[in-house]
Amino acid sequence: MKEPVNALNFIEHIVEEDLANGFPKDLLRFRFPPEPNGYLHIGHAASICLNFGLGEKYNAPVNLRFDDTNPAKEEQEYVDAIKRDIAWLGFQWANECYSSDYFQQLYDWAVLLIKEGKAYVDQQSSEEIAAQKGSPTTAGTPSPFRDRPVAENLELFEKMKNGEFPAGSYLLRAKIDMASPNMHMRDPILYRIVNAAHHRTGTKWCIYPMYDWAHGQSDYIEQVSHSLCTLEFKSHRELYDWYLDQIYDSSRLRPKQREFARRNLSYTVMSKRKLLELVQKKVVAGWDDPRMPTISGLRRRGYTPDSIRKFSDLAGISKRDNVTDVSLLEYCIREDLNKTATRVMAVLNPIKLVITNYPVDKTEILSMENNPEDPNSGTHEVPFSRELYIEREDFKEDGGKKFFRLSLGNEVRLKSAYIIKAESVVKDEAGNIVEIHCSYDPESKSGSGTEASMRKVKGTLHWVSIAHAIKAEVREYDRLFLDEAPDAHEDKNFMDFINPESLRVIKEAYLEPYLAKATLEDKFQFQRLGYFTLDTDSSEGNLIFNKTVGLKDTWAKQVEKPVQSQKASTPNPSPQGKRKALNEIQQISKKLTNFSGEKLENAISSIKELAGEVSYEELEPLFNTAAKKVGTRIGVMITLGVLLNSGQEKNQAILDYIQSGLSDENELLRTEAEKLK
RNA sequence: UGACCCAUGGUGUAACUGGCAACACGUCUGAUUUUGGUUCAGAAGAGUCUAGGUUCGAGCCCUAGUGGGUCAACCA
Repeated sequence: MKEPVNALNFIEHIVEEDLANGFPKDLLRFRFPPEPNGYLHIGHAASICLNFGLGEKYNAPVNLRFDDTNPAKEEQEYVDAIKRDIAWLGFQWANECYSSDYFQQLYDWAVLLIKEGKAYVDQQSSEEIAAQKGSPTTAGTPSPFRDRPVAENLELFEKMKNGEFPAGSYLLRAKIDMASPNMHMRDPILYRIVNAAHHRTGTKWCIYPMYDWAHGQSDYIEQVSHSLCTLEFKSHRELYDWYLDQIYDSSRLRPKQREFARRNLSYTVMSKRKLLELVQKKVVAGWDDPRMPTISGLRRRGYTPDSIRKFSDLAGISKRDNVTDVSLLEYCIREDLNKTATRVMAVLNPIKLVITNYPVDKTEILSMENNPEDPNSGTHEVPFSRELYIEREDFKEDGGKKFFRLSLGNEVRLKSAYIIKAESVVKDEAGNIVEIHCSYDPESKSGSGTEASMRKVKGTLHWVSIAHAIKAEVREYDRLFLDEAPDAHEDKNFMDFINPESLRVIKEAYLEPYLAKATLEDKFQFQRLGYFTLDTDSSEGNLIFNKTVGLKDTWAKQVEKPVQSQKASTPNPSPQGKRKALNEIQQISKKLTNFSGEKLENAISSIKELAGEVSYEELEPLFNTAAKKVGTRIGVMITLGVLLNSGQEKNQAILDYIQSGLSDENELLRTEAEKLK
C-alpha cells in the first residue's frame, strides 16, 4: 500500500514550497482576521482551523486580529463572542490585535503616499465616483481632483482628520490606474470620514481606513508571512501588493496573500448578512439559536469543539465552489458523542405500559451502564416499577415480521430490566390505545445470569417508571431550510426556503430521575433516540433539553422506503439541473465498450432517448472524435441514426463518418454503422 | 462585453517530478450486539467537463471550447 504521506492541501503545499525555497521556518506567522460585526459560523471554523492548524503544524504564532475599520458596524459584543468561540474551539492566539491599533501608523503612511504624489483628496459624491469608475469592459475616467497639488492634498487630509468636514464630503484616494482591468486598481479609496464612535478608539478618529489599506499593512506590521483569505478577495491581491510596495522595507518580511474557497454547508446559509437577517426577522431566536450554523448555535445545540475541528479537517481546503453535505458534520458529532455521552433513558412520546404480574407497590433499583463504549464509565441507578412509559412507536398490535418491537403475544426486553410479553390493550371510545398490558418473566432480570435472562429476544425497548419519572421540555431541530443550497437560486430569495417545521417542541417528555442533576456541560445519549444536551434556557426545576442529532436509524429508512423508491424512479435529474442531452450521451457512451448484455442495451436505449433532444449542429463536431475513443464514436453513431430516422439529410460529413465506422476494428461500431448505410 | 479563478464517484477532498485514480461521508449487503446505535467484514458507484495536441504513457503539460464562480460599496 502507498503511504498517504503527502495529503497536503494547496495552502500547505505553498508553505512547503516556500520553506523549500529557503524561507526560514521560524518566520512563519499566521493570523485569523474577523471583523467584529457578527458571530462566527462553521465557515469561519474552516479558516480558524486552517490558520491555527498551520500554526500548530509549524509551531508558528497565530494572531487574532480584529479588522475593526468600520465603527458603524462593529461592536464589543461581537469581539467578546468571537474570542469566546475561538477559545472554545481550543485554539490559543499569540497576540490579540486590532487594526485600530495601527490607525496612527496607517495615517502616517497615507501622508507619505500623498507626499509622493500617489494619493489625492477627492470631493465628489459617491455617485460621481462610481460613474467615473467605468465598468469591467470600459476604462474609467479620472477625477477632476486627481492632480490636486500635494500641498493642498496634505492640507485637506489634515482637515479631514481634524473633523473639519462632514461625513461624505471628502475622501483620500490612491492614484493608481483608472484604466486597469482590475476595478480595485481604479484609484481606490484609502480613507473616508465616518462620524461614529469606535468601540475601542471612541471619537479620537473621524477618518477611517478602508479594508484594503488596513489589511495588508496590518499583516506587514505584525509580520504575518501568509495572509490567507477567501476567494472573493482574489482580485484585491493586486492592490494588496501595490500598497505593500509603497511602504515595504526590504529588511522586513513581506506578507503574501493567498485565497481559498469558503466552506458552504447544505441546507443552510453562511453569510453574516443572511444570518443577521434570520436573527432580525426572528426566524430564529438569536445568533446562538441551535438551528444556526454559528459556532455558538452549534455549541448550544450540543456540538463539541472536537467534532467541529474534525469536520474542518475532513472537509479540507481547496479553491472549488462547494456545498458540503451536513451529513458529514453529523457524522463527526455522532462519532465524538458515541464515545463520551452518558446513556440514559427518556420517553418522548409516551404510552402507558402495565406489567400485570408485577407487585403494585414494589420498586426495584436497577443498574445501567453509563457507556458501553467505555468500560471505565461506570453505572447509574434506575428505578423500575409496575407502571411504565414506553414510546408509542414501539408498540403495534400486529407489527408484522420485520417489526422487532413490542406487539401482542410477542416478547421484548426492557433495557437493563426484564423480558416482557404484551397480552392485551386498553382502548378509549375512539379506538386509540391508551394502555398496554403485559406480563413479565421474573427470572429474566438483566445481568442476573439466569438462563431466562440470557434468552435472546428480537427487540430491546427503553422505558421510564411513571412514578419516578421527571418531566422536561425537549426541543428537536430539523434543517432550517428546505433547499440544499437556499442562496444559490437567482430567481428566489433564500428566505423563501425556510423550513416552517425546523423546531419541534415536546412540552412534556419523561426522563429517568438521574437526569434531574444534569448540567450544561453534560452530554447524554437518550437511548435509541439520539444525543441530547441541556439548553441554556433551562432553570432549576425546569429542564429543557436540545436534541443535538439523532442516532442513525436504519429502521426509519425501512419504513420510508416505499415513498423513497417512488422518488428514485424519476430518471435521476442531473445535479446541476441543466446538463445538455448531448453531454449525457457522451458520458454514457464512454462506458459502452465495457458493457454487455442487458447493461449495454439499457445504455443504447437511453442514448436513443436522449438523441431526440440533440440537433445535428451540436453533433457534427463530434465526428472528429479521436479514433481511440471508441465508446464516444459508437454513441455518436447511434445518435446520428436517430437523427437520420427523424429526417436528417445525409451530407458528405455524415457519409464520411459512417464510412469510417464501417472500417473500424470495433465490432459494435461496425454494427451500428452498418445500420446507417 | 473584459479580467481573473475553478472543473476528479451522490457529497467533500487526495493523487509528490507525467506512471494501476485514493480516502472520508453517504448508499447497499452480511455478521455481531440487552440501543434497528456501536463494532467488524464486504459491495456498488469515476475512464478525472468536451475536443484536439505533446508523450511510450496525461487527472496532471499545451491549445480551443463548454459549464460554474468572482470583480465595478465612502462594507469587510
